[in-house]
Amino acid sequence: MTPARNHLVDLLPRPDRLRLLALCESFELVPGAVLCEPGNPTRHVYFPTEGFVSLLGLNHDSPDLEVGIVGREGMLGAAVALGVATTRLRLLVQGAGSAWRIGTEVFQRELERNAPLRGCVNRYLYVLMAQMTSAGACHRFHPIGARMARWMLMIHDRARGDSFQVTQETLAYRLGVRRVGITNAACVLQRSGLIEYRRGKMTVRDRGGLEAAACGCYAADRQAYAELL
Amino acid sequence: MTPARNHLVDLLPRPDRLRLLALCESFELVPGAVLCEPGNPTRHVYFPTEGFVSLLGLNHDSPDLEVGIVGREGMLGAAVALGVATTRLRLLVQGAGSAWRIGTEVFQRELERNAPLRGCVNRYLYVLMAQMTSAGACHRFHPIGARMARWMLMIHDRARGDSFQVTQETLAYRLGVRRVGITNAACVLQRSGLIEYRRGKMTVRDRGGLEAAACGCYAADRQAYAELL
DNA sequence: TTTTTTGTGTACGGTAGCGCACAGTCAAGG
DNA sequence: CCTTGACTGTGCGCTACCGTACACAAAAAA
Repeated sequence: MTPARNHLVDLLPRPDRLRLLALCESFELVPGAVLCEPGNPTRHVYFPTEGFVSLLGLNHDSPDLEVGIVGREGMLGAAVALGVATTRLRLLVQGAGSAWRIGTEVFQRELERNAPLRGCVNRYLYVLMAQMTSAGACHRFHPIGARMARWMLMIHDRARGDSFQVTQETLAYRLGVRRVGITNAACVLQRSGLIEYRRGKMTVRDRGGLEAAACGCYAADRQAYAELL
Repeated sequence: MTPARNHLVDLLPRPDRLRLLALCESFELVPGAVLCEPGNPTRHVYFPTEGFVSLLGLNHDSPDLEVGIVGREGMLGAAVALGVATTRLRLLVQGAGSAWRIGTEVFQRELERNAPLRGCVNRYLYVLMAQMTSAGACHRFHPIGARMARWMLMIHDRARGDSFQVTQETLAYRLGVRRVGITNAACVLQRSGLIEYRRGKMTVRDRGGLEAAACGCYAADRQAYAELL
């Protein structure tokens, strides 16, 4: 079997990578688990190797909104990397899997010492910022269908197969729209044969078609990541 | 007269501050000037001491959108600080003033050496990320009036007096709405005595009232900044 | 002065998404 | 097997905002 890998960690030169991993412990990502609640001190930094985690921006002023998704291509703990002890996001495990995790202080010390790690993390932070930028415009301007397609693709990239567990309810919550809005969009996508779904299980049927249906943000995000990492 | 100051720079211990400033040159911020165009290499990092600059996210897919405003409380060059040579934002000078500027390579070298600077910049980056997060939800959910009030306050904080030059047209462009939408919102704000405007000149009349009219994002941003810097 | 440009107000139909309410349908557990 | 709860589909009126178009007023230029 392939060992559990995280793309970010894999970018490090071998000795640096080994040193980092020696400081990590393995951690299971259980769907529904909350790794971090806004305002609370952050105890660990995570490098997912499988599964994925939603970054949820909470606002008393407005419905919550997913501002990012992190899987094996990234890390959880941007704030820590910037020397901030708390975060404003809720980290909600969404797809089962596992991660390497490391205590915040240990990580910060290692970050000081390990220049390649610093470079890697910094570039990733930048990608994250770029994604948040485009996500802003996306939520503002793009129709639900395109955003849903984008979301499906992002999950598909990070999930193991073509299917994953999601109800329309939770998806609506992520995108900050009514459940009914998702129902409609999903109907359209299904009728076009791009996806298939049934009571909480969604399946990607035609990835190319989905990419065409999604807004440009998806391609833009991919490109940003590819350019920098 | 008070010397030109940048809050971020002011946070540095005296020797570090002096060393940084010795590497900077003074630069005039002329409204309408573009400090950086997406895709082009970034030549300088700027620390505004007066005036303000819009960060514009450009999308082929959707109208452009202002993702941030930077004045004397911050810096321009997040990408550089993260070791990335290009940015995805257009930096458009909007309020006249001046800034310290420093070449990217020089800045990066100094960043390596100057630990307090690194801490400062990192915390600022985090504040910026927090702002972008909340701005996303803001653009998505909040009505034009509240967003306009927020915008006025942000400018007010960074401008010299209570008045500044903005046409409804440019403001509409920043907020990603129709000009007519701004006209309506502005009428309401003016009728309530919160602002006054006339052919490209807007004046804040009742700051408290504006704060009440603005969405929570404004207060949240202020708080994030206050907590960290 | 007159003309042109720039900025602002108003009007009108169109629509995507909202809140709400309710009806059907599958799945699991008693 | 039937009940219960979770999930999905549909309908309806409503609102905020959009695109477009045009009229007016102030300022700047001729």
